[in-house]
Formats: sequence, structure tokens, C-alpha cells
Amino acid sequence: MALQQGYYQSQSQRPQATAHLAQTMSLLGLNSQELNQEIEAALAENPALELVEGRHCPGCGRSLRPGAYCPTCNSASGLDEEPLVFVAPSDSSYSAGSGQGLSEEIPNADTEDLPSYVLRQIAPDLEPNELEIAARLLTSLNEDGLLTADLQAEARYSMVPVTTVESITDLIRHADPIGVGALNPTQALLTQLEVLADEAPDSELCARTIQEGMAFLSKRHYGELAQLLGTSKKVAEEIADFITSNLNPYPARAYWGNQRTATNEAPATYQRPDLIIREQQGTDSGRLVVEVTWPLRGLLRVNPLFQEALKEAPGDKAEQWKIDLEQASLLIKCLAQRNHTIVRLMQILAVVQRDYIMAGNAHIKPLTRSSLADELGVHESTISRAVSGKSVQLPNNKIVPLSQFFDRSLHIRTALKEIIKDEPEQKPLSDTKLAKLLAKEGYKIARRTVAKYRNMEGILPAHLRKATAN
DNA sequence: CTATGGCACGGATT
DNA sequence: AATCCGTGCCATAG
Repeated sequence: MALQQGYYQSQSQRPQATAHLAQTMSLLGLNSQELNQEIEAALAENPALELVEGRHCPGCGRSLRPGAYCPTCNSASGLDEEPLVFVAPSDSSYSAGSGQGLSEEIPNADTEDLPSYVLRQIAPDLEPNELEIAARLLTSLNEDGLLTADLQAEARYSMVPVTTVESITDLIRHADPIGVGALNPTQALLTQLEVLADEAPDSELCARTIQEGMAFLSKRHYGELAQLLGTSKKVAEEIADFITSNLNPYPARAYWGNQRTATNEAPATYQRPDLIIREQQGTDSGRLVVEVTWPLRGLLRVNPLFQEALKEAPGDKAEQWKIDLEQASLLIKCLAQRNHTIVRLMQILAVVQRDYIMAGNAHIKPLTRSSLADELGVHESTISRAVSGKSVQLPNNKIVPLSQFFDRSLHIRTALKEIIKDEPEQKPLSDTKLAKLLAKEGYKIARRTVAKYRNMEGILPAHLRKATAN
């Protein structure tokens, strides 16, 4: 089976997913990428499976993303899958998909292509004639999401100043996915950096790295990069890590891999987020729209024809076919199970961690997987699997590992960052003092731990800190 | 002597 | 059972 390198540590049962053994959960631990591979493999070798492309609401005929609620007739009727999009209300009661409002806000990767998705976002900010130009420009997007048009030529064609065209491309670049319509990867990266500037360890150095140091970065020659930037190797690594973790030179091609565990390998892997959380637009009720990424362009199901055929199967094949069929429906069941679990998980997570999602790292609530587990009434290992390897796109377009929702020290680390940012620049605080200040804010941690957090955030020790401008 | 990084231990989490 | 995390102790750098 085409399930090769997984970066789990000790997965015992792997390759032979032969029917019955992998009862359910085996899919839960997979992220969308891995899942995709798995499904495609199954699809290729199991004739009982069928991928139905395009999906229409049985009620109103509107074409839908698989598993989505139909926003028009406001129901999931006829859908044999759990909805993959739901709305987390601002209070703590859930309404599993009140249809309203999520119709037009959700980019539908299946029925809408990138150009129109982008166009729709920026349309409100454009004059009619500009809109036309934007539309033209967007048709030249290549598959990486970069613009191949010649701006000069475009300007001449439309008989407007180049600056007008440029300002339009600028607008495009800031639409989601951030960086689309850049003229080259560098520009895309810079745009993304701009948006994430306050998250970056040192946005100026990041910018310079992007402009001048990409060669070093891709070769992972951090020493030389450090030299180029005139900074320490540590900072260089930090910057490199930030860039590879958060920025993506090819905006259309999903997002840049993201396992920021220092010891990460698998560097340049692209990865769509497994979950996407947006703020519900329009009625700004502060509601969050959560979408579970679905890797396929269609609905997976057991091929009804195959089922028919089985009845009059030629004796020698009958046995095999039967197995295929069972396997197929098992896979589908597991898939549904996986989605169900993830959705339930996210429903709670979205509510509990709403502050974090909306307002940033500082507001994360310490949360353990096990506490969530018994709230959901599932085994904790289920949660673990559901969380592991997944990534979430937050409303600010940042992609973080889902495990960060359970980061016990994140809030302290951000508090730490705040203190360091605000406090005197000429007279950096030592770890001991930092520890005391943190204690005042209610975070009682040891001095030694302060040092650890500092490292995690890529902040230099006190005596080296006054050197850099930041 | 003070400020930090390294190693490693014990308890909590997964 | 395997890992992760906060800490204490000690060595080293300034």
C-alpha cells in the first residue's frame, strides 16, 4: 500500500491494512495528506470503491463540497457523511451548522477555482474597471499561485498607469491565500512576512533572509546565513525555522510544512492545513467557522454497480469481490468515524480556545488531552491520535500544529515575550529577574525554566540582547 | 561571583 | 510503556 514514510514514532501496525484488523481508528492519526495517499491507494486497488465527483444537494441541486451542509436548503438531507463545516457560536452552546451565512464565505475548492476565489475577496475594494484588470491578471496565475502576467503589458493593454496595476496586484497578494499573485516566490514570502510581522522573531532579518539568503536557507547553511545577516547562528536558525514553518513561496500550493519541534526534518514538505478556522463574515457575531479539510475532489462511496455485480459473480472471483466490498465499506466507515471524531473534537476546542483562536497566543487556555478526552467520553489515546500530525489554519492565516492547542506553556511564553519586549532595552533582564516578574503576573516558574522558554522563542540571553536593534 | 547552558531525574501526560 | 516538561545540580563563560 502506498503508505510509506510516516513520521510517527512507534506505529506498530502499518502496511497491511487487510480488512478486519484495523477496526476503526487507524485513520484518525493521519493528517489530510497521509489520508489522501491512503485513499488513493485504496481507490486504485479496490474496484468496489468509487469516487463520485461533484456533489449536488438533493434538495436544491446546488453543487456542494462533499459532506457540507447545503446552505440553501439548510440541511444535510441526503448526505451520507457528516458535515465537515460547522459553526461554533460565540456562547457555549453548539449549533451544528445553522446554515445561515456560511454559504458564500466558504471557499469551495471543488466548485470554485482560485482566481474567482481571490477575485471575490478583493472585489469590494475595486472600481469596476479595476475589477476587470484584476480578473485579467488572475487568469495568468500559474499552478503555484504566482502571477505570470507582464504588468507593463497589462497596463498598456488596459490603458492605465502601471502603478494602478501594481496596486491591484498588491491587493491580490494580501487576499487569501496570502501571497497569491506575487510575481515570484520572494515577493510571495515577503508579503506573508508582512502579515505575520509581529509573530516573526525579527522581521527585518527575516526579510533580508528572504531577499538575499534563500540559497543558504535551502541548503541549511545556517552558519553562513548568520554571517550574511551579521547575527548569531542561533538567531539565524530561528529565522530559518520561522520562515520554513510559516511562510510558503508558492501560495496556491497549500501551505508550508510545519513541525516546529527543533529536531524536525522533512523540511520542504507542503501541506494543507487539516482544519481551517475562520471568523464568520458578515454578521460579525464572533462566530467561528470551522472547516475540516477534505482531501478528495468528491465523495467516496461503495460503487453500487459493483454491489450489483457481486450478486452474479463468477464463482472464482466471488470470494475476492466480497472481500473487496467489505474492505471498501469498512474504509468508508472509518472515514466517517474519523470525521466524526475530529468534528466533535473541534466543536469543543473551538469554544474552549476561542480567545486563543481570535486573540492570539496569550489567551490560550492550558488544556490537556485527557481532560478533553473524558469531556468527549472517548479514550485519551483517541484524542492523541486525532491531534497528532494535524495542522490548523487560524483566522489570521497562520498555520499552527493542532497540538499547540494543548500547549501548556504557550501563554507563559508569550507573557515572557511581552515582558522582554517592553522592558528596558539597554539593560536587559536576567533570567532570574524575568522569573520574578513572571511570578508577579502569577506564572510561578523556575529560573531555569525561563531560560528554556527563552530558547524556545529564540530570544537571546540577556547579555547578548542589547546588541540587536530589536 | 553571576548568568547560562547541559545533563539527567521524577512526575505528569500521552 | 514511551514521551514530554519543569527543575535541580554542576560546569563553564564572562
